Amino acid sequence: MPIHNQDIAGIFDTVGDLLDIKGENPFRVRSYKNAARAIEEMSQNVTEMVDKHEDLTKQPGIGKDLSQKIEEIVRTGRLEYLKNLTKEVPLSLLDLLKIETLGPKKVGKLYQELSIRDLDSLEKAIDEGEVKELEGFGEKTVEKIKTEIERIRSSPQERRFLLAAAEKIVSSLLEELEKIPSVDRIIIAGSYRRRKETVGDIDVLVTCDDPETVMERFVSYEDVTTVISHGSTKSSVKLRSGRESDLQVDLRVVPDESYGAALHYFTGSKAHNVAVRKRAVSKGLKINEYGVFRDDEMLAGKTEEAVYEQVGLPYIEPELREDRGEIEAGLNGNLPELVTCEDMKGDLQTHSTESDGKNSIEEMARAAIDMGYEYFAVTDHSQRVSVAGGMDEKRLAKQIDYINSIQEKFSDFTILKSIEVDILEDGTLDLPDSILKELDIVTCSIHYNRNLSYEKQTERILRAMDNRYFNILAHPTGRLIGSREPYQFDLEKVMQAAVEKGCFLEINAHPERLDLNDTHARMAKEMGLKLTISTDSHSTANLKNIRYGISQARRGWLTRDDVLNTRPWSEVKKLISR
DNA sequence: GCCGTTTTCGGCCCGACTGTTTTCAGTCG
Repeated sequence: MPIHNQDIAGIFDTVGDLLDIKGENPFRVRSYKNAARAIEEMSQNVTEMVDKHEDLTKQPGIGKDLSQKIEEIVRTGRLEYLKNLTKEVPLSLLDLLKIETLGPKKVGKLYQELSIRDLDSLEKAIDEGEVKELEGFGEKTVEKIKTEIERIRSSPQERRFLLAAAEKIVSSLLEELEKIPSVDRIIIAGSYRRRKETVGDIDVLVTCDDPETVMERFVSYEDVTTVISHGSTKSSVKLRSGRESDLQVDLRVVPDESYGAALHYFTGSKAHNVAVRKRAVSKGLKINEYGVFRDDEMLAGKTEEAVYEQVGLPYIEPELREDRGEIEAGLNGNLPELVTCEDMKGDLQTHSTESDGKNSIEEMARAAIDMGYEYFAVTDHSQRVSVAGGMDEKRLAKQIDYINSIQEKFSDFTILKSIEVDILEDGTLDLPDSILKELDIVTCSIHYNRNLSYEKQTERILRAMDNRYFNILAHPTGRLIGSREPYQFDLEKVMQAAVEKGCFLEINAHPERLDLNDTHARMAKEMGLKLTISTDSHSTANLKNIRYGISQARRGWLTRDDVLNTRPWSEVKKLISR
């Protein structure tokens, strides 16, 4: 198995944390952290770059030392430097960093002074009264640590929230805040606004000339379970989510003249902000959440556009703000004009009552028309997916006749005869060519035999794509966010084959799938592969999920041209013909 | 450890809140 970018990133992240605990130069720590993030978000596979002897130091944040360490990890699967480091600073200390209120300095102190190296020894030291004797550790800190140990033991892994889930949880809180008369503007910033597939917390920005009232109402809201902090312009709470862990919400109030600067600041990402502020510094300017300043003079702040303008940049869409090259693209005038929901002309994966959908084909068609579409594809399951009532050849033939019979009820709207046909273990398709050739478009996907080896799974998909009726690979990696890992295969090879054979891959817009993800989408774009964005709807309401797919496409830098189903059916038809 | 439109050395983004101390370090985002 090749070394993945995440493996390298994980090692550098760990080194950064350990150096931090050790009390090393904080900028050195930051170098490891920055490199970890950069590698994790790169669309190219680092292992392959090493194999091809590409110069890694060309990557921002990677210098001579780190590029050598990367090569060592790729070659040996490990890093000698990390191994030696753990002799001085044990790995188990990383568990202590998960305790809110404990950072690297305090963890370092616990280790140095009391030889505490994990949750158990920390708890013991607290019980024996040793911790509160340490300088910087008072009664409140010790109490906080105790409740944090409880929390971590009861739910060991930090759960992030699906974008769609967070949206629901926070909506009633926003309604409550909107009722306050002095509140002017209210918007969610942070990773939510950048449309990341999951969010760790919610950042709410409010403009208002009466911050105290807003803060008071915020911390006393009925669903608040914990008040983490409560200041005059900034407060944080935990909000009941109906799940094992609560959702943290940070609220920030700024005056209206700072709206743009604050929105930019709290939208992030952190890396993007750092890059923008660096540019400001080089121009003798300072950017903070209140505005852009030269000495004490405020030059901009009311809008984000004005903030960017001060540092010589055009407006950058929130989905691009990850420091993945958007600053350079902005400077060179190469920012992509991102695909929008309005660009979409049709949905290419939907289900009806014929298999496991909740609405009839006609109901789905009416809903698709309401979405402003010109066409949609009926892609019920094939026979292999028996639990979902998958169709055999005979039933599919009947469905084709049925769709032909109702088509005339619709003017200027096309119901595409299609299917989501299973890719069997040997790479053949679940229905014969004789029926597939009767369809307008064929979507293929994997539901079974998910555990094949990397090589076999890759081979299976490539073989399926050899079938001339194969048009689209649906939910290509098979992952479910937070609950099911992708199956193992060579995605880049599959994408390359798709380009050569004239196939397409899907961005499945279901909030739990988002498959392909943003990084994959960017990779496809760079390879010249066009993608489809479809909802996999099992009801009329699901069609609206298209926006989640669009968000990920935008995060992957896709334009209207990069997406197949932004085109009218006549053009799609030409492009898919093999 | 990285980086360079003043630089190959000397910088490295910025501010609010908390708790522990009485002016600030640590944490967090």
